[in-house]
Amino acid sequence: MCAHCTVRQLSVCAALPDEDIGRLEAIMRTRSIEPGERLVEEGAPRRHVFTLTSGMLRLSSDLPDGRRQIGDFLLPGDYLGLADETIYAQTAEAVTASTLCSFAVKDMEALMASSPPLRDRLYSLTRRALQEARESQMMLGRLAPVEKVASFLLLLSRRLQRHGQPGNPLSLSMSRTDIADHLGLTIETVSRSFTKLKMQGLIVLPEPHLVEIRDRAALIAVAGLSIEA
Amino acid sequence: MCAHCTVRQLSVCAALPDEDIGRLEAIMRTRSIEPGERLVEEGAPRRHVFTLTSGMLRLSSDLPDGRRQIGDFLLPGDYLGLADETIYAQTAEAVTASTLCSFAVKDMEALMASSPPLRDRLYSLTRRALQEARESQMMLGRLAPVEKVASFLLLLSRRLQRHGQPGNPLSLSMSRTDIADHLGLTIETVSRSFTKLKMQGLIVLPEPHLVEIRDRAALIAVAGLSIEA
DNA sequence: CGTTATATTGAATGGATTCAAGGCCAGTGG
DNA sequence: CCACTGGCCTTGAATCCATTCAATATAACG
Repeated sequence: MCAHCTVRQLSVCAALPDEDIGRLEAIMRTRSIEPGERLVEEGAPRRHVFTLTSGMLRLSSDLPDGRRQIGDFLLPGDYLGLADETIYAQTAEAVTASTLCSFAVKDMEALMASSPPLRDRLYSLTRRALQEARESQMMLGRLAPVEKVASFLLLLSRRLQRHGQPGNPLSLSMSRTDIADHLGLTIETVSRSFTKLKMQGLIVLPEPHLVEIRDRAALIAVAGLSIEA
Repeated sequence: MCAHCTVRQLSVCAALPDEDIGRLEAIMRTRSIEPGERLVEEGAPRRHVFTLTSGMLRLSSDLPDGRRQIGDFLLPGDYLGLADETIYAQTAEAVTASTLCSFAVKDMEALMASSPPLRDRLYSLTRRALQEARESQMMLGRLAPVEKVASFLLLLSRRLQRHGQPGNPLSLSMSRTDIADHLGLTIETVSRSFTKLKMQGLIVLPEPHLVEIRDRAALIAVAGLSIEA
């Protein structure tokens, strides 16, 4: 039931008033996928778009020789299919067990055509995604490894918080390999960067997948990027 | 006169039928800027959006310590202001002498509200920009220097062609510094990469700012990225 | 508890960067 | 017309640091 959806306010669906939400439900299917499972594949025809309701996805592109770039991680409330036209530009896989709302592209387009707020919302989300991609370009192109990792932690912390999850002891659901493929590093360098930040007392790693930010100001200073609260 | 505009078919303006083009002209101002001149500044309130009609712009972000990332180069017909909301997310400067059509954001939004094709066109351009940014993430994060330069040449060649400029002996209007700041390299590494490609006979550099692609297939192979014609 | 996957740490290698010098071209002034 | 200057690009040599290769440690999971 969309009316009680926990991520409604974060997702595209917030654009629809209560009285119209039934129209969304009418064209919606729910789906759940297991960790590592592939939801859509780069190059395949774009037949469905999705809203993530729980879990985490990764959007990635592959090179023929196996190198991989993870463009973004999706959190609950995020929309999958913003950048794609007739085919999916990136592969989407589950980082953790995830649930989604699935929509046939045809249906969604029809709904968009009849609901300006929905359309505007999608446009706005696309702009936001573009801004974040530009930020990512800076990270990838001009930051040193420790700076990348510090920035990554801060940005993820902020996003988690906005998506209603704890932002400070933050859970890193993805593997070191995923982080490396997102930041353009090797897993060893990622690991060493974590260690450096640990040694400086900026973070604590009680477990490999749990990070506590101890000195946010100093972490921001290391990150280089301008990252506010 | 928009009716005779050379880039109309490439730009947002193509969305407007002849009978409505007058409405665009009514809110438009033309402007020209010199090489190196700054058009909009990162962080400044977004009051105008633009269509580039001739020349070339670079969109960049700066780090406090002076490091710079060029997110994109704009060619004639490209729109400036796609990603920005209330403030400009990137600085825009002229690479070469350029001319633009300038629109007050207020006016453009009003026009968008009354012209669905225009709105859709801007949405579509934003999606395209997002796709290109994702491609750029792969370049920055996972390609080796020579691969980056090869990809850059191929992608620029393709874009120039689409924008009605010669795609094969292609003119590199931007400096080596700009290329370096776009690819996340130093100017020396960019220069050495050109030399490598030259030595392998894939390109010829009659002048530093003119590149002839001699063996496109081999260049594509070096690039790694999947780039078609 | 044992097994496998994942993460960390160590040592070496290699390649981009840094630092420095030289070349090239356009513009300027003698 | 030619020397001089400054900006930009290229090349060379040395350095540094991320990567690679390898081993160990820790976590995850049956």
